[in-house]
Amino acid sequence: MKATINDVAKHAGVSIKTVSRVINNETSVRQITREKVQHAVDELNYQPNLSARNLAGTKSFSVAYIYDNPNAYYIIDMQKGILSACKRHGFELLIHPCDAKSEQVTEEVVNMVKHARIAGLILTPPLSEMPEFVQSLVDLDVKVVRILSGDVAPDKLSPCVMVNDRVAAETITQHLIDLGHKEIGFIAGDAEHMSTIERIKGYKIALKKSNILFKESLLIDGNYSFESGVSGAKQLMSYEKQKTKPTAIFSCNDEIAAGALFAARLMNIAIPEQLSIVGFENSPFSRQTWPKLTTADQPNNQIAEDAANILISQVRKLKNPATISQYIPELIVRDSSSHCN
Amino acid sequence: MKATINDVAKHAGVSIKTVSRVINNETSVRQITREKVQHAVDELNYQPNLSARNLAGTKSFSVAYIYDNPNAYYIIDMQKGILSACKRHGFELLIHPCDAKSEQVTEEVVNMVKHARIAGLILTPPLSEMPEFVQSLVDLDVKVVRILSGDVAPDKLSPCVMVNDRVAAETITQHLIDLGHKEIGFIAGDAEHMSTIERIKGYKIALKKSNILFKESLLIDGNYSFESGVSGAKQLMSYEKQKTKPTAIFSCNDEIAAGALFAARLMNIAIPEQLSIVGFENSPFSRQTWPKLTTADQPNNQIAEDAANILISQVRKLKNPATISQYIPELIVRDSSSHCN
DNA sequence: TAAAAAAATGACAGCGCTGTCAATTATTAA
DNA sequence: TTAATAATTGACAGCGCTGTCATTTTTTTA
Repeated sequence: MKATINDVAKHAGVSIKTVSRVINNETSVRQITREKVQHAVDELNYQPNLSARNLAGTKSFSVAYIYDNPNAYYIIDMQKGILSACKRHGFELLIHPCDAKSEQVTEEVVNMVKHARIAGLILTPPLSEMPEFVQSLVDLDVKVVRILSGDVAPDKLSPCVMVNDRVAAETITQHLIDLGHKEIGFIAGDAEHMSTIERIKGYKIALKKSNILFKESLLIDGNYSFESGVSGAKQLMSYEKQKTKPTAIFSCNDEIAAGALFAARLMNIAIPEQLSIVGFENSPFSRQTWPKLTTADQPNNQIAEDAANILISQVRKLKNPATISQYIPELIVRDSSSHCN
Repeated sequence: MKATINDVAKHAGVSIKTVSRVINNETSVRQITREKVQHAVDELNYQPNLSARNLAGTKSFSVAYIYDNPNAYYIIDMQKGILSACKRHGFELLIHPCDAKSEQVTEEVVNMVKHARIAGLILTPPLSEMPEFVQSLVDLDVKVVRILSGDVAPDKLSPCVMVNDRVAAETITQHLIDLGHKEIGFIAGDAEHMSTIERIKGYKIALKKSNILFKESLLIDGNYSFESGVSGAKQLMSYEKQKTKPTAIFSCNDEIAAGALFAARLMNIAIPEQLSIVGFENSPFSRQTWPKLTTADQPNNQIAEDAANILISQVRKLKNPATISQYIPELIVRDSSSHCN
């Protein structure tokens, strides 16, 4: 049968409390004792019972991932990353999909957190970008870690893992500029998303650095969808007097880019010969188009694991608390971008 | 503070054991007592503490969803369905992604099940189609429910929710036949997947029913990927002597269909005027193509909830055990299929 | 060297629930 | 009606762990 703390204690010749101290990384255990216990733990392949811990202690060993995101790939990646951190620290993960636009999200999530005795929460956009929502959760007795777009946390509500979309967008735009493009269109994602805002910022900064005038007409409003890509590209590439057509299009994500690619095909525009199109996110989407998309890679797995580590460090008050980190998505050059002719 | 079983007992004027009986739906509680307790439960908004239950009892209130599937949309749908069943029954869901092709999957999963004190497991393809793997899990003290492709369970290892891909494929093929198509190509998914096998079966049956000769040359091997759709369609539509080109293509899933659509576009074949293309699965993919795909809808959410209900019924030995069910994906006609010219 | 202070360890209660088994109450048979 | 039986309820231990606080051991100080 599975070993309990009693077995370990007996095996190591100490009290169960000492075993408890060791597995909880508490101080005031002599090195030699610690080793003895550790040895017994290994020997018996002991793993603390989560239910017992949650029941007995004031702390909890559960973290929850609350999300609302239409992008299944993103969520799956996040889950995987969080899970690996959880596994390492003996935590369990509860997942909680919800509807960010619903009136009662806050109430619902607050309720669930209260009831499930949860130690910490991980939040991703769009939930992580909703200040009142975050505030309500922080007000409970839970740690929160958010994943956000930008370079510095917008507030002190919680630790954040930042994904610097701005710099990445700058790099991607620079890539197009380096290829000789001067007329670069931009198809935006949902206007209220920080990621959209940041990516537009980066795009503008890159233009400015190369002394290319930003043209309002080249920036198309949209949302994170294939359709948006289709209509955005059509709009950009359609013939109109006194309007310059772009030689490249920066799509706010891969899905939009796929749509743009599709529209280009409809209009008999050769990619990348006549028009370069780049995406963002490096989603599986970007490899399922033809030609394959130049894009920016966000290591979502890593980001999620990082966030979970920070969360758990906080919860367990570890000595070497994982620190607040920042990621800059990396340019991945594939086949949808080339020199401007 | 949160109400405990003691509070409820006091409030109802009974012992905690009686409360326990009521919340566990045990018999031998008088109706009047049951009502008294239920009233107290409602009044105090009492929810049993999962940790305490798991610790004290021999039963567990956790179920796990073990999966390995490249299709993120599918997984997310499944999770959602399972979660709603869990919520209703006061269970918690642990998710466990894994690699079906790894040597140690079985060992790994068995280990995790043993350690986490899990009451039941839900398995989806491809894991649910691996007999030895399933056997190893059934041998443990856990209930298992599988989701499988077909009309009847292939064995007695566990209850199954069947998704009748065969009949659905027949319907979809019939749809093409009804539109006047006689030369219908088929681009297959991974050959070892039951879903592929079943869909091919359905395709063949429909042909036979309409006295259309099945042609080996129209059946293209592939896998569940966009690329497969591209190359499959190219193969089917390329010019070769003494080979008939199809006027319609049945793609084993939407991703393949999207690829086929793309290839058609490359070859300047108008969809659906010159060629009808249908998919399968009704994934978000199918709405992100242009034209939108005719496909077959699997209510994954529902299927998952169903599976979870069956599982929980088993675990809790409920009186009205959810019964084994079968789903037949429904034809959804959109814009990628039309009359044969 | 002994006394005081600090560090390390352990005894034990109790977290909220379920399982066991005994006690009580209701129902039936005699 | 009472005894026997069945149905209902409750007392209490204990699941595996942590928190509290007392005890023991080690280290430091005088």
